[in-house]
Amino acid sequence: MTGSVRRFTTDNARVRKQANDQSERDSERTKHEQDETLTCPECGSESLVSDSEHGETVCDDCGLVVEEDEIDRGPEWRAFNSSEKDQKSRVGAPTTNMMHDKGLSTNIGWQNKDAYGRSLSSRQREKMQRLRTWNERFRTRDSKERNLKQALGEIDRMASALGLPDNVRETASVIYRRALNDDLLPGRSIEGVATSSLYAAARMAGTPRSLDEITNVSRVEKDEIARTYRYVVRELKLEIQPADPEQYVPRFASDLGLADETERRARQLLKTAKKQGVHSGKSPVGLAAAAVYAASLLTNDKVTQNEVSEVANISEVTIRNRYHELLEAEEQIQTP
DNA sequence: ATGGTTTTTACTGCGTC
DNA sequence: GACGCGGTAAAAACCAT
Repeated sequence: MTGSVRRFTTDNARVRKQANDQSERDSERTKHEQDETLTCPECGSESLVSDSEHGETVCDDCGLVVEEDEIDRGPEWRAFNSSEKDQKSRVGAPTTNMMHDKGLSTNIGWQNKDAYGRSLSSRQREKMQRLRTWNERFRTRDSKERNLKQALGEIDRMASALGLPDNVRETASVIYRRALNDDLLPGRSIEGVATSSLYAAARMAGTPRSLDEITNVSRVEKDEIARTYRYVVRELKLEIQPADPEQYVPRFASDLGLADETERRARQLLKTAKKQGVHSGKSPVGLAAAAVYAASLLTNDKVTQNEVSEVANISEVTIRNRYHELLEAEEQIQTP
């Protein structure tokens, strides 16, 4: 309601201004937009006038041009009579960011009155009721849009915090959209689903982040993320293989400032471990961490268990247990 | 809910710098 | 004495059923 009031006032203002334009266009000097009068630095008179047609600010008394090349914010079209002005005018209510749609959607008043305040006939009343219903339906679609926008913002934020590349964000957005379209949202938080989408996307892209890392940058609890993640994966039938420990290796290695050689060695350890089937059931992160540690020993590129446990978010005990297994597997393959 | 497996927590002892 | 490391037992977390 307030929107429509504002629309009229702005419209009228614009129309008045155009009327000014028109009447004074014929007389050589145009003089409009009186609202912007300042003091002239040359003659001191208060008659600086911005001339939007020529893009200048000019002193009306002495003729000093104060500013040039400003932007003409007036209409780019010309009208020759008032009905044409109405036709060509494209201005509406000012937009505001406070409303999700910037105030551009339509409201239908709740009162059963017409524009003159008279009550409507019962047929008209029914019609309006139907219109309200439909309008509301469209608006709920709008609400999905808004929802989406917020979620995408959230995904973007978390992705940058985790240093995930654009294609992962892209995938995450797609997953989220699908979740939204399949009505997976009701009963779950936007953030939860957004986080889960990102988690899934990261894993699908082969640059997995552990649930803990994800939790750190999300506003949602770990449990909820895990729950929502499982749900989304199941409902959307996403095919996500268990994370490959090798995928964590480069990140850990670079966080620890290890040489390429060490990184390669860690990979190799994991490969042989895989062949031996030592890895099943164990946490991939733990395995990766252990491999990095073991490799650092083998290549004399020493890091402590503590350091590895820090960057991998895994306990030292787990590293110890795993890296023994890794080394055993390595031995067995050398002496069959 | 339960039971089996894995991970974590907390603590201890040993060796080295 | 602090630190790195290894080991252990019990608690907690996780997962499939």
